[in-house]
Amino acid sequence: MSLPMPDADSFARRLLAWFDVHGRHDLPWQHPRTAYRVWLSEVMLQQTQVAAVIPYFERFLGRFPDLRSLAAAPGEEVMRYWAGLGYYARARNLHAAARAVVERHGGEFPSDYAAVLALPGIGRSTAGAILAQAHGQRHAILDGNVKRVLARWAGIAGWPGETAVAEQLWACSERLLPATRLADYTQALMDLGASLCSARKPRCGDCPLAADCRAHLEGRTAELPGAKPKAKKKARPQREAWLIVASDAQGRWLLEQRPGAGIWGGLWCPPVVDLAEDWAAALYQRHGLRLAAVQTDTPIDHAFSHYDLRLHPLRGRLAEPAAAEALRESVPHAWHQPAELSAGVVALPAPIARYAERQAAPTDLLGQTALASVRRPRRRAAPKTPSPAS
DNA sequence: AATACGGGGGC
DNA sequence: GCCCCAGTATT
Repeated sequence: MSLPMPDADSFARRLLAWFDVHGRHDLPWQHPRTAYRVWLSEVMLQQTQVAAVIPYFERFLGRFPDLRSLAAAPGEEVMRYWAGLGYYARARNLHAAARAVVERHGGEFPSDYAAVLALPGIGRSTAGAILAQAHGQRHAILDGNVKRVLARWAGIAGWPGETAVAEQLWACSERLLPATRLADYTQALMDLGASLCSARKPRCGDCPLAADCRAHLEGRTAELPGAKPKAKKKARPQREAWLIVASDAQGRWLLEQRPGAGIWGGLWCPPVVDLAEDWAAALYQRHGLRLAAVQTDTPIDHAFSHYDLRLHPLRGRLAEPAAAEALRESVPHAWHQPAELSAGVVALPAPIARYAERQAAPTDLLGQTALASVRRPRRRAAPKTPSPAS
């Protein structure tokens, strides 16, 4: 640190003056700015953009208006209101934390930093953001937007994923904290990163910090913050599986609840069986069921961050009525109409919900679903459907 | 220190 | 297609 840190007080003053005029003052979690609402917004906003969060936030809050109602709700229902947002561990942690707050703090969201940090799903940045915004406490944050703003303004090079770089950024974030207006300051920093100080084309001409921003002064906004080092061209693995859509006499689908950890943890989904396996044997082993009149559908392609999944839907009727005693209970299961699924009766992975909606909806002459809300999945060229014969 | 975890949106 | 996005937990 050879260069002196420019005046921190001036940094906050300029940022707040900009925020008063150009910042966001109308976000749903700002009115009222209670700890519960801020907490919920911060968790939803982890790795998820504001525009995607807002409708989920409103819906969630409509069903769980306060912390106690969330703690009292069954986990199943919490997952339903989260389905489609992704990163489902966030919802499980949120629910567990609500129950922990009831147990440890009598239902009142704690205002002590260590107590907040101890709750599941809340890390260093989220704890600071909640307490700063809900109570005006003086804590630093460091989310993706703030990393960008500070790396540029202070000229901190290197990829923020590296510990040493992250520590510099945290130190910078703490050093710049003002003495007052912490709630607005925190929001202002995030707003600046989300608007003017964007990743691609920052609008430095309008930025209140440009006068002493090192990246701007040195023409390095494109290089800061540093990018993640190029991974060794590891082609994303492609996985394929059967999606067994078994219908009973009423047209209801068999659903399994997926294990808590891993992909789509805790969500409901028709049985998924690896393409290399014998799907009929797997279905019988798991549920004691056999299918007749099996037909395939266009594959469903879904991209995860670390692999691509292609699901081959296999639709069939139960070969005989499902005798209650024949249904194995080893795997949690349920029966639902496709129309119920698209109506959000259970928590489904987003691509499965779209598939159910297509199956339930009337189709027009082009064979496309008539519902405008349905988005067609991204599709690789000419997907091949293997033979379901086994 | 590295990896897992989802889905939407920009370009 | 590819990359990014208001991170945390786990290994």
